[in-house]
Amino acid sequence: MPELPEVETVLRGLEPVMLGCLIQDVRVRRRDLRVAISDDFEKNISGKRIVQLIRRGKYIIALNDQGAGFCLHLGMSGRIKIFTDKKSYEDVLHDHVLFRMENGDQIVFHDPRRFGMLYLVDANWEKEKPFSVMGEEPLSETFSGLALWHKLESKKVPIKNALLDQNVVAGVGNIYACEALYQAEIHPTRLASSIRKREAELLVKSIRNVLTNAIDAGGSTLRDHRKTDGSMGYFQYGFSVYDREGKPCPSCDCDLKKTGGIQRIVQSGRSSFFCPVKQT
DNA sequence: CTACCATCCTGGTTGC
DNA sequence: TGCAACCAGGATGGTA
Repeated sequence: MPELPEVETVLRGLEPVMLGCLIQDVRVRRRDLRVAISDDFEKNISGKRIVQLIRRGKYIIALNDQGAGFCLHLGMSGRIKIFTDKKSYEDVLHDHVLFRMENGDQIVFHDPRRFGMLYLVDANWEKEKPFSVMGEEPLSETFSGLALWHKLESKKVPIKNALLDQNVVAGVGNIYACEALYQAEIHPTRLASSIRKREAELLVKSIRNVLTNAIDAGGSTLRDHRKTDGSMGYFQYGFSVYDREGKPCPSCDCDLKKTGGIQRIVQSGRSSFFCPVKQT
């Protein structure tokens, strides 16, 4: 589920209850996530203070003053729930990991599909996979059209697939790849290597724009994504193409009966949505 | 090295 | 209404 804006939303919700706070104890109720939670996870995390919370792509990294800590990925259906009041935490199906903080706050990792990941990292984490090979942060200053163009230059895959590749650019998933391509007016089946420099520039602007707007909206809630307080994001109401097959393109005034509106195709098993008139 | 595919898992929606 | 098939925001490891 969660792409960069959803993960960023979760990170921001996590900050007030985790940053600078001491983890008193951790309870793991199910270890068999996408990658099994190691047996020494609880021991390594408990009694330590989190002094740094970082988002990198779709990952959240929580570090202590030694620069080590743990890494969280929400997979497709992962959520973080926070209980700050005194009322007792309610045991819900798929609540796999519970962090109890020094002040009594509870932080819960909930993940029905168990595609999520939670694992220990050492101070060298940035130099190890997946971070060592991950593409740039799309919202960083250094992410430029030229940089993206160089990444795409040698890729013999459709541009849509290239954008989903975390080693090309970090954090973009299916929704925002579709939306960014729409804004940049690039057809999803175009070969990545065929993207020209000025198109790459436009694509960078579009990616930044759509991600920023989505973060401002608290992400997109299709099914699972929730902010840490349980409320929904609302960027799904701002989609131009995603999940809008047969609906009119928001910006072209052509006849819906002639164009058929937004089209859906499948690329590498994933739906792509696009406007056949605007995107070429 | 690159690209494609199946797979991990549950739950909600769709169609018969 | 009931049930089966299909679909979903992601990452990875194997294979070609």
